[in-house]
Amino acid sequence: MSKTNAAFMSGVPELLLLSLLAREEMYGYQLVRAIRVVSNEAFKLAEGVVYPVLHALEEKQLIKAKQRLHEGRTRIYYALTAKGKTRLKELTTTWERVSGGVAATLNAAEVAHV
Amino acid sequence: MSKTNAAFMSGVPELLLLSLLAREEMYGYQLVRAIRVVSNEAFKLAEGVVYPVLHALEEKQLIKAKQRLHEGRTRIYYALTAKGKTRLKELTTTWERVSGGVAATLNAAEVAHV
DNA sequence: ATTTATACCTATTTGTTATAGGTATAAGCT
DNA sequence: AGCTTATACCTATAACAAATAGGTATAAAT
Repeated sequence: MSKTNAAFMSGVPELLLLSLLAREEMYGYQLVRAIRVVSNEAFKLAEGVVYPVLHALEEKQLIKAKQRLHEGRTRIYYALTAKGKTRLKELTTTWERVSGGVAATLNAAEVAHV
Repeated sequence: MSKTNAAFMSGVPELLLLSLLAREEMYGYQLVRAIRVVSNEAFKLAEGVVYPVLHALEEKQLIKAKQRLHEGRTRIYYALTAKGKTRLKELTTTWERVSGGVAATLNAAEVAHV
C-alpha cells in the first residue's frame, strides 16, 4: 500500500542480484541495467535500491568486492561467495514455495468461480 | 533477513485474503485455516497476521464485515466489495508481472550457467 | 562550455509482516 | 467438577527492507 504500489518486492532485489552474480561478476551500475533487461522491464530498480543491497550482501559475506579501473573510472565488481551460493539456493527454494502457494490459492479461487 | 526468513511475503497476505473472499464470504478464523489448506501448507499465517490485515482492508473499504451468531458464538464474516474486486485485479496483475520477472531472471541465470 | 552518461553513495520515509502476547466461550475429557 | 483443547476474536511492538530523493565526481558528447 505504498504510493508507488510496490507489492511483492520483499526479498526480490536480493534474489535478483544473487542470481545475476551467479552468472558472472558485475558492478553496481551494470547490475542496475541488467536487472531491467533480463527481467523484460518487469523490474526497474533504481541505484538507491541496488547499492544498499549490495553493501548488505557484502557485509554478510554473500558477495565479495574487487575494485578495478576501467578507462580511468573505478568500478567495483562483485562476485558470489560460497556462502552466497548457499543463500541463493535457499532463496530460490523459498521463492518457489511462495510462488507455488500463491498460484495454488489463485487457482483455487478461480476454479471456485467457474 | 528476518529471523524467521520470511522473504517474498510483502503483499501476499492481502492477495490471499482478497482472492479467498472473492470466492465466498468467510470469517477470520476460517480464513486462517483456509490459507493453510488452499496454499498446500505453503503459508501458515497466524491470526496475528490475518486479523490486522482484515481490519486494514475493511478500513479501505475493500471488504465489508457482517456480524453473525453461530451456535452462541460471534463470527465476523467478510465479503469483497466492488472496490475490493478492482484491487484484487490490480494485485493479481502486479503479482504476474513480479513472478514473471523473477522467473525470467532465474532462467536467464540458469541458461548462462549451462 | 554545457549536457548527458557513467559510476558511485547515503539518509529518510514508509508500512507491512511477524511475534508475542491477551480475552472469552464451547466442547471434550478425566 | 475441573481441566484442557478448540474456537473466535483482538492489539502492541519489533524488525526490516524497499523506494524515494537527494548527493558527488569523472568522461564523453554536443
